[in-house]
Amino acid sequence: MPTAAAYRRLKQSIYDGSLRAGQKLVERELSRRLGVSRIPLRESLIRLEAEGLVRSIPYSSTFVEDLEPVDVLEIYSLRLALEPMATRLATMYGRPSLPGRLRRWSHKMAELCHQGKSRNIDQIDYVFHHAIVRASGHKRLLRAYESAHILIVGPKLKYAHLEDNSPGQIEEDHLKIVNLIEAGDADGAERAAYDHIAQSIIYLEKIFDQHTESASSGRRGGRSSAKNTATKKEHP
Amino acid sequence: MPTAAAYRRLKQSIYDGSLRAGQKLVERELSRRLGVSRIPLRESLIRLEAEGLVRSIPYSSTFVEDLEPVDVLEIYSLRLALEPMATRLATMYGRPSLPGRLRRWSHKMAELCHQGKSRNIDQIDYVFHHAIVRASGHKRLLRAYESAHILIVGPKLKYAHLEDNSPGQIEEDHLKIVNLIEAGDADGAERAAYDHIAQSIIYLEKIFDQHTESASSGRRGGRSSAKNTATKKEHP
DNA sequence: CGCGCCAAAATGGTATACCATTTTGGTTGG
DNA sequence: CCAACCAAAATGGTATACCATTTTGGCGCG
Repeated sequence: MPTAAAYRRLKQSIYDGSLRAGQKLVERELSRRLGVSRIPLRESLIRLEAEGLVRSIPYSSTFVEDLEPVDVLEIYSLRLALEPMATRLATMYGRPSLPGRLRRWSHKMAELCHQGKSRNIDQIDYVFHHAIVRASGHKRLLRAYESAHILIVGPKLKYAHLEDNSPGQIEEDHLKIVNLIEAGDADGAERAAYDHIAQSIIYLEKIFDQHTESASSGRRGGRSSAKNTATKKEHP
Repeated sequence: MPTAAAYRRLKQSIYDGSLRAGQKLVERELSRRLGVSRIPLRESLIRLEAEGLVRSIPYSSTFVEDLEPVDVLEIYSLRLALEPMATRLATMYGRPSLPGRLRRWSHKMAELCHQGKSRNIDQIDYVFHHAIVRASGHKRLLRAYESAHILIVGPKLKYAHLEDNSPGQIEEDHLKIVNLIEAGDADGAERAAYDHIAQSIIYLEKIFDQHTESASSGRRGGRSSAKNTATKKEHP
């Protein structure tokens, strides 16, 4: 079990929630469980810390990063900054096979929705958007996008999906983006990507407000949830 | 010499060019030169790799990342995606003391320019922009901004500064941004930030074109230099 | 002379052992 | 009974030694 494998397993465990948010990660124990020594485990943790998935306190311990609703909104507002440009670049410089692949993922996602398998929807949705960002050919934009850790949002929303009419809307948005990419309409595709993510943010805010007002009222998440959204009135 | 210090020294050495781009980093040698063992050195290198400053090839070696002109343009187009939103957020949620601090940095930069000390201009300019992004309160936006490694561009432009009328323009742009932040004009500040960076990109492209057409003509940097710029026709 | 193969050197990867610091729990004095 | 302090356990940090893989250089065979 080399260091790369340990890193992947840890990352996956954080994504799927088997390493819960806030959990203390003891090096000796983890290394034993993964069958490696402390050195490769530490190197994995350092990499994860650089990516923002864990937080290390010197001579104390490292913990799985705990995401508040405001953090989820931060992640999505970062997408709002990155993905429109990525979509523009993908439209201008992406390979001709891109629209076909994107359509296949859209259909796959629609299938899973109709089968009620909402468990993997997040991941398919991520693959769709990730493919666009990759197709942009912008290495640093891709890096920033991947280090946003969009997939970590899934476990935070187990209580969501209350009104699952959204999959239809998502499917529609995705197809619109694909069509504009295929048509070479960079402006339109960029704007469609922006609108799509902005819509997701509105959806998330609704869920969080709904969830926090029914819970304890004085939590800090209340007003600040709207803070970092940075939703401009309109895009272009 | 703990690991944190080794990390900082390595990072600084890459920024200021004493570790040159493309240079091979041998672990035993570096660890001896820094007075630490290989373990903390390796952990520093891993962190630097996660940040994109070095590239590691398993069982071979790690190298200082080498930036082509197209990479510099990538960095700046990433700024184009991030800083306008950051400026908007800083305008909306930044502390009232922000404009004062920004003005001080602007004046400092103007001083250095008039003294001909163009060596440190990049760093002061970075402090100015970095302060805005920090003031946005958006942790992930700040992280993405810092991992763009803007300061690494400096050593790549030693041959630039051919027409140093730009400092005046930069000063003017900065003051315009500060005034709009102070006035609470989020839209205006966002757009001013966008225009400022877009102007820098045009400036860089001019330098690179000028430099590459005088050198070997068939290099891959030629056309692709305009690729990842993603300069929209206009911003909002 | 050159091509390929093998051995040795160089170099990154990992396990172990030990050090430094923090945390914890109990003991003692007030 | 409480507080302060000290010792011991837990845990992260680092040095050393060794293993795995790659690279290199030279030797021999064609």
